[in-house]
Amino acid sequence: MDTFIEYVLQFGNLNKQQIDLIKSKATEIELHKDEYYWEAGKAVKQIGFLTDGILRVYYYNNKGEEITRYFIDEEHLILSGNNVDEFFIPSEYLQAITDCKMVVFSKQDWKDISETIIGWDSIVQKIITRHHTEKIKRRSDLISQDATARYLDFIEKFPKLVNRIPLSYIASYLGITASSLSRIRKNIR
Amino acid sequence: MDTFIEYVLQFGNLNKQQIDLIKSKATEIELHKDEYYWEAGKAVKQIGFLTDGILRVYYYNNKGEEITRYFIDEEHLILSGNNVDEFFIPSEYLQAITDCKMVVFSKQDWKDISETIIGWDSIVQKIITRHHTEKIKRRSDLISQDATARYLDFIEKFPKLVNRIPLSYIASYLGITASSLSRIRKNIR
DNA sequence: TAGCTTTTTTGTCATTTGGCAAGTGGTTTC
DNA sequence: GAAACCACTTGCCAAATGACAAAAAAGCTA
Repeated sequence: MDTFIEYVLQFGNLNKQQIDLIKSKATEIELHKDEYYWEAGKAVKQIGFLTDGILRVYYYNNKGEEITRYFIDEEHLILSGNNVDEFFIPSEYLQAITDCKMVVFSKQDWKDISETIIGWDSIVQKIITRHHTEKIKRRSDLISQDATARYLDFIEKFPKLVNRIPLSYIASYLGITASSLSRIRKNIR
Repeated sequence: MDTFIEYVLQFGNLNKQQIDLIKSKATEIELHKDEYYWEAGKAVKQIGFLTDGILRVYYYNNKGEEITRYFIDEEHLILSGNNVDEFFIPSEYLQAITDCKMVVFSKQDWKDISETIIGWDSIVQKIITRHHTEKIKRRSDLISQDATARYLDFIEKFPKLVNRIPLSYIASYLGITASSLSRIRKNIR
């Protein structure tokens, strides 16, 4: 819980009363490995903040292959569409790769917070933009490199994640086959 | 100008008075081919909306190669960082690929609009989110495919752009060399 | 622990892509 | 109009990656 508050405070100020309001609305939940936080086609009912663990977002491309679009690591806010969209139906899967801990808010509570705390929306907007910018950067930084460089780039950017994510997920994120990645790992050693 | 208003109206409602305010603050400018709208390291002073033409965003990777991160086509709002950031200094170049027409606002005018029109910020947020989501989608859709499929994907998504963008820019966007793309084009014919 | 399942590694070979250099065609410049 | 320039194309070969299959390793369950 405190992790979430600290995180938010990086993006804007909140007074004690406001912090208490947020805390009063928050629920801490656990998500076990392989469980889903979102599933394609099913309405999303919560806003969540990941405090522990790793999630991955994946989808199926036109060849039916499962592609990891990105990983979500600790200290990351998970919003549906543009902030709170009443009827947001994802087209992707958001699955726990490890056991996870999250702080979640119902959409209604999130709305209450937004209506009560002046400046809340602008804080959230900053967070969203930060996340998006990072994802786009990471993605396009990968494209100009060969597979080995992409992998090195990945372990540099996610040093804590490499050993906690199955090889096949990393491979699909990097756009190579699992066997290629296995060979790349061998060559690096 | 009207293009901009119409575009914004897709994301939220505005009354006549509010539309007039926006129009009164807007300036129409032209950007010639190869001119820059942003340059890495130089402060950005305007918010712009592209009504005609194509821009590209590029940067230099750690090998000093020029990499096109993405293209911006007509009907696209160009914001600095998270909406209006007073001191935003880009790390990338934003260059006109063709002659362009834009509607621009000074940061101060943009702020005035934001403070006067209730709901403006939320409209802008929706637009930002839409743009970001598209970019992330496009990028990760590319990564799981071979070069030919990436190019076919590109011409499917940007049918209007293919013939207006130099081959070498498209190649760097797709993460392949210019000669490879040239060969791919030959094979497709 | 044995047996089963899943993930990762490895081998072999085909295909794709890159690197480099030369060639082509079009445009600009003086 | 010749020279210089630029973007694109092409040829040749090397290197990287994929496809497929089998083996090895790791994880899970009874």
